Amino acid sequence: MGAVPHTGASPAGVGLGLPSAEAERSGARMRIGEVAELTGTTPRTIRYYEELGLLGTPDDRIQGKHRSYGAAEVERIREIVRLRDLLGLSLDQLSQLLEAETARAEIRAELSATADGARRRELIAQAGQHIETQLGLVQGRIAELRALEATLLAKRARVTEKLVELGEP
Amino acid sequence: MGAVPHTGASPAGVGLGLPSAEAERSGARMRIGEVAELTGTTPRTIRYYEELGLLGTPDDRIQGKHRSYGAAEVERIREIVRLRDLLGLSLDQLSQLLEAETARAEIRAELSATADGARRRELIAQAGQHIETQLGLVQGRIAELRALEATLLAKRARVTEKLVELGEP
DNA sequence: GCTATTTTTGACGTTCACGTAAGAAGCTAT
DNA sequence: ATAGCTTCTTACGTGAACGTCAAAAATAGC
Repeated sequence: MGAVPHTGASPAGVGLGLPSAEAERSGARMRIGEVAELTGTTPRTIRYYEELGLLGTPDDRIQGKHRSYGAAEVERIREIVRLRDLLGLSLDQLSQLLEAETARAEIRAELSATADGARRRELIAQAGQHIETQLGLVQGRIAELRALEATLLAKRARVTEKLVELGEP
Repeated sequence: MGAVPHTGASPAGVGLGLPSAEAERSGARMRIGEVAELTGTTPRTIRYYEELGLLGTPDDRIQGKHRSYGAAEVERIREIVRLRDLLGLSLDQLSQLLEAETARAEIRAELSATADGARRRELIAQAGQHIETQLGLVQGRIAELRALEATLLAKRARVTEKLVELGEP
């Protein structure tokens, strides 16, 4: 599940202001199809994630009836996909994990609003806690894979040894 | 999917010759329930894997009508589970990967039968190739996770920095 | 030999993570 | 305003990976 066969390579519509790639770094709002392309997913997947609460309900839609996304959401979806693919987390587990991140978004809002130093510290510390959790998962998985790697290296060494015993060709 | 709720913690039947754990290292043949426990799976799963061809068809059943397993099969199942959980491979991909391993089993048989040096070399080299493939997968995944780890470490550093700016509590 | 477990073989059910199809509605460029 | 695309909602479909249930057969221990 890494190279999903998209419905179309790129939108047939010519004349869109931005080439789909630069739309991201400019502060522009994007539509779902574009975001799907940028994240290697499909519109259906994005709507599904929203339905599961992985993406905050798009109040962003005040602007119209269509969903609209910014760079932050794209980054969020990329994170979801990475965790899904690399750690094999279920979307349920992901929503648990990202609860903290969701809170973090709200935290950012509160951060720029408050000047209370103690409160700022508290909020940032929470963000750190969230990162720590993810780090733990990732590093744990790396450790497991390293162990597997070690057994494979040992196997390979035994094979090589046997080959030497039999003499090089 | 790591801690599967088993139907029962341990068999109610008392008086089994071996405590389920030592049955493995002795050359004893085991039954499906026992193997399931040893591998953290269920009988259903094992039968399913057999159905998919992940485990060689149990000709081992010559002995009776019930399936019977030895230490080698237990190891094989453990490998399947590891690859499934750590790499998130589908059972379909796994059967591809393990084709080589399956061949390896036959190779072992042929190995102990032939004395032809050249042939031996060839067979062992094939085994090495198989191990190499798995190593590639594992190391690739490790690299991806390391990249993710790096970004998380960077995030953490930024958070820590901010905390310092705000002064230690 | 009898009884209590366990296994076997179907076959249907289930959950997850989307895919797909359909009709209506919304944008966009001309 | 209109054509041509994209998106919306709703709803049913799907494949993977098992779970579950039932009836019959096999095994184990006494």
